[in-house]
This record gives sequence, structure tokens and C-alpha cells, in this order.
Amino acid sequence: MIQLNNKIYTCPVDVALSFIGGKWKILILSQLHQFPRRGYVELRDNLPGISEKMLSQQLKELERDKLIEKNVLSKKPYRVEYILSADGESLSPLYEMLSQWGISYLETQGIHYTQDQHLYK
Amino acid sequence: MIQLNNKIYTCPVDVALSFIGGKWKILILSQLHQFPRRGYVELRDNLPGISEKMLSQQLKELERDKLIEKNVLSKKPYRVEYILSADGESLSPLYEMLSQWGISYLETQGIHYTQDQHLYK
DNA sequence: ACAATAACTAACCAAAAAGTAGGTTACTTC
DNA sequence: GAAGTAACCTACTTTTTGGTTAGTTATTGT
Repeated sequence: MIQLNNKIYTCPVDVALSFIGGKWKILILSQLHQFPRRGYVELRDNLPGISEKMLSQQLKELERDKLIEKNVLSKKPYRVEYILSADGESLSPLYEMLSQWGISYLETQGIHYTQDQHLYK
Repeated sequence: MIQLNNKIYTCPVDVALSFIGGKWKILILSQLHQFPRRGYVELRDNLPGISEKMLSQQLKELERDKLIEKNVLSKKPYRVEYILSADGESLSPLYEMLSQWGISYLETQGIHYTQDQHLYK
């Protein structure tokens, strides 16, 4: 049992999951791992089904937790890019492992996944 | 975009997360990784905060998805044990990575986590 | 014989997470 | 000058998730 910021965690895994758990975070991080320097709309268009509300919210939390960094490229017009921070990069093996695992699973289902970098853009 | 069983996934990572996402699944799997052959009550007592409803539900889904196996040790009285399946084991690096990451994070917060195998028992 | 334990299940309800629809500013393109 | 685009924000509703309480069967321990 670990106590931290008035919250209780069952173990270190629980602590880690508090940062990257949830429906979209790992997906966002793994996209930034595959495609560094993405803008808001690029992220959105490559996460079919996500709402803008969710995306903003998750990006804000990931930034707060220092897993990603946001660069403001210009103020007017307002243009940004998101990149993984060092902490976010440190989880790269995780993104790759999950991707591999997903691909293997798809194979067992007779689906042969070939990555297309321009699938949605 | 991947279509499978009338559901749409954005990428292989999404597929993987559909099996191990959720609040408790990785926690259950990682406990079974640390302590193979656990009974229901052992699992429950080592996941402080989980309700029995949640535990049953998650165990059932993990079994359905073939990440764990359930051995019925005796019918009367009804005694069982849960173990990781080969598929569940194949995610071991993930549990270890998350645990390490959590421990490192705790260090940055001045918390030195030392694992105690008998913390809750 | 009474309480406790293991391994659950079911019904009900509250809280949290996520979706929907609409609006904003300041460009750029037709 | 009208429409389109990037990068958001806000209020409201719905859905999903999870908590609570209670109950079951069969056995062991006191």
C-alpha cells in the first residue's frame, strides 16, 4: 500500500497506471512515439472516435504529468506541436510491446495488419 | 483502422488495450505474475479497494480472453486457483516495466518502495 | 451448534467518464 | 467576402463503471 497526494495505490504498477491509464492516453502517447511532432488536428484525425473535448483533456493531463511537451509554434495564429518528453519516451518499449502484441493477436484472427503511415491523413 | 467483431480499433495498440485496459486488469495480471497460483480471496486481499463484484467480473473476462486460467481444485468445497496463461505470461515485460516505472516515479517523490511479499496476507 | 471462511452471484444505485452540440479567434484560401 | 482551418473551450446529457448490500453452498474451527 502506497500513499501519495491523499491517494492510495496498491503497488507501483498502480502508480504507473494512474498516469497512463484511461481510454486514450496510451493511444496518444504511442502515436507521438510513432510520429513525433504532431499538431492537434493531426492527433485528432489519427484517433478516430475521439472527441475534441477528450483530446484536449487528455493532452492537458499528459502535459501536467510531464509525459508530453507542448510547443507553441506561433501565437497568432495559434499553432502548436506535441512531442513526447523524456519520461514519455522512457515508456517506448511499452508502446512497442503493446503494438506487437496487438499485431500478433490480429494474426491469430486472420487479420494481417500492415502499417500505413498515411492511413488517415 | 481495424475492424474486428463489429468493433473498430484505431491501431494494434488499441486492440491490445481492449483486453488489458480497464481499472483492474493489469493489476490482477501483474499480481498473478508476481504470485502464481492465487485463490480468489488472496487476490482480493491484495487489491485493496476492489469490490468482489469487480474482481469476479474482471477474472471472468480475463479467463474468457485467455489471459488467465482457472483451476478448480475441488468441487465441494469449491476451491480454485488462478494462474497466468501463456498469453498472459507473454505480457510479463509489461508488468515489470510498469512496476519499475512506478518505483522510479516514487523515488522522485522521495518514497522508497521496498517490496514486501507479505504486505497484506 | 455457532461463527468464520472461500468463492461466488444478483439487485440496486451513485459517481465518474465520455459523448454531443455549439461557440471562439485568427488566419488562409477560393 | 464567404468558407475553411487550427486549436481550442463550455454546458449539457448519456453511458459506463464501480460501490453497497445481501444472499448462496459447503466446510473447518471453537
